[in-house]
Amino acid sequence: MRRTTSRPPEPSPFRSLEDIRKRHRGPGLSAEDWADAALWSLAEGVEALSVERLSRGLGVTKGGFYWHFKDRADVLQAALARWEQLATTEFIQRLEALPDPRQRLHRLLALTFDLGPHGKIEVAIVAGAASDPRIQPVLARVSQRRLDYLVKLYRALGLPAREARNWALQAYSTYVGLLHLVIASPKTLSSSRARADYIQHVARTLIPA
Amino acid sequence: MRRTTSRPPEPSPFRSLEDIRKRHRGPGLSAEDWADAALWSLAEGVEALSVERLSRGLGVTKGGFYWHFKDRADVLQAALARWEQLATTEFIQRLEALPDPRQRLHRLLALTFDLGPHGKIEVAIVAGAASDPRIQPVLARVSQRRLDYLVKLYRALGLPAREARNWALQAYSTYVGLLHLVIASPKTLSSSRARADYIQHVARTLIPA
DNA sequence: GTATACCGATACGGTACCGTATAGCGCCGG
DNA sequence: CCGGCGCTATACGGTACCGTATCGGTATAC
Repeated sequence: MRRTTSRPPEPSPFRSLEDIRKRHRGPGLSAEDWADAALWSLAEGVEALSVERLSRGLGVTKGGFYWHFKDRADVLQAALARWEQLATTEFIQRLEALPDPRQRLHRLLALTFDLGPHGKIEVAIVAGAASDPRIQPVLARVSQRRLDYLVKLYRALGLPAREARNWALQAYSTYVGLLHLVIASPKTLSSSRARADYIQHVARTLIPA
Repeated sequence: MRRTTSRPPEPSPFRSLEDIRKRHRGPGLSAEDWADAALWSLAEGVEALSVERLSRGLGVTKGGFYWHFKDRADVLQAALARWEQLATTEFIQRLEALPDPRQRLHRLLALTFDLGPHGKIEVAIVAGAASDPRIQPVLARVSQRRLDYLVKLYRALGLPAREARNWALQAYSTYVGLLHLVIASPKTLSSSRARADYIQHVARTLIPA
């Protein structure tokens, strides 16, 4: 372990394990490589993030791991930090690309359905927070930032503070609940017809005036 | 392991560990005692359900465990079956105690907030289902039965099938999302004033006509 | 071309589980 | 009062982790 850092400028979000392994056939693995792999691993549950499992997934032994990280908790923190970034700033930036607040709410629902690993990671983190107190503050910050953003969004629609807060809570709950539902019972909304129908319904009820 | 069964008629749902331990100072532990304890343990995550941890929690060694159950998977199945019962039949029965469909929707929201261990267990199971394929079908059945019930409920309000389905999906998503939120960021809705306000808001938007 | 930074392989002792085996105890029926 | 039934204690071998240590190789950097 030696805590120097970072080779090149900035890699893309959610590099696949294949990409990381390929890069391996050049130099070696960087701290970010390990952290990204750890983020993937989180989709299988927080407990599933183990040093040796991670190493096997990357096709190496754990030898190099402890060069970059102090211990398992260290890489978990790094992965959570990465997730926090993706789940707040990038989440919001994607929505901000759209000009109209109403369009943004639509987009928010749409993002729920094309969940890549993001949904599983989120569920795993929520569950992990229940048993690991070090995860809780990260999750609390993420929820708070998302809610704050939604409140701002509803205020942009012209709602007073109290109302905006309630709508934001409901919109966020709907988002998270849908996330769950897609995981819990995927075939419930498997038909694209039913999905489109449902999205339309939610959009209608979730946008006040 | 010997798979005989059950001593008395029917214990109450969610006996505490203390109750189970007390009973222990009489005969010994029954299969239901173990399964109930396992259900509690699920709140700490599916991975946290281990035979030896369970035994320690009950103040005995694991000796007796394998008298009742084949292996860890066996008791997990039993605990999940118990949860399935609580999460569907009993969940619905509690709501059915109320005469008016509108009151039932109110009650559904109220039940979300006074979550005992139920919320944590649910989140743990959803997360577990993502990594353990044996959990998935149980969870899918539970979601489906709840949704079916909600559809029935909305139809009782006079809605046509398609609409009822959409409202049911949304109501359920809101319920689950709120469950998450209470766990993820407890202080967000800690004030009873904010909670009442929010419940009222949801009730208003979630009941169509 | 040699030092040093960067990283991987291997081996070790330790912990927490798993599932099995077997022996011990209290209690209740005969 | 005693034999088995119901359950527990103890002990064992095996697996999967953890974190540490050490040694190896390779790629720059000088």
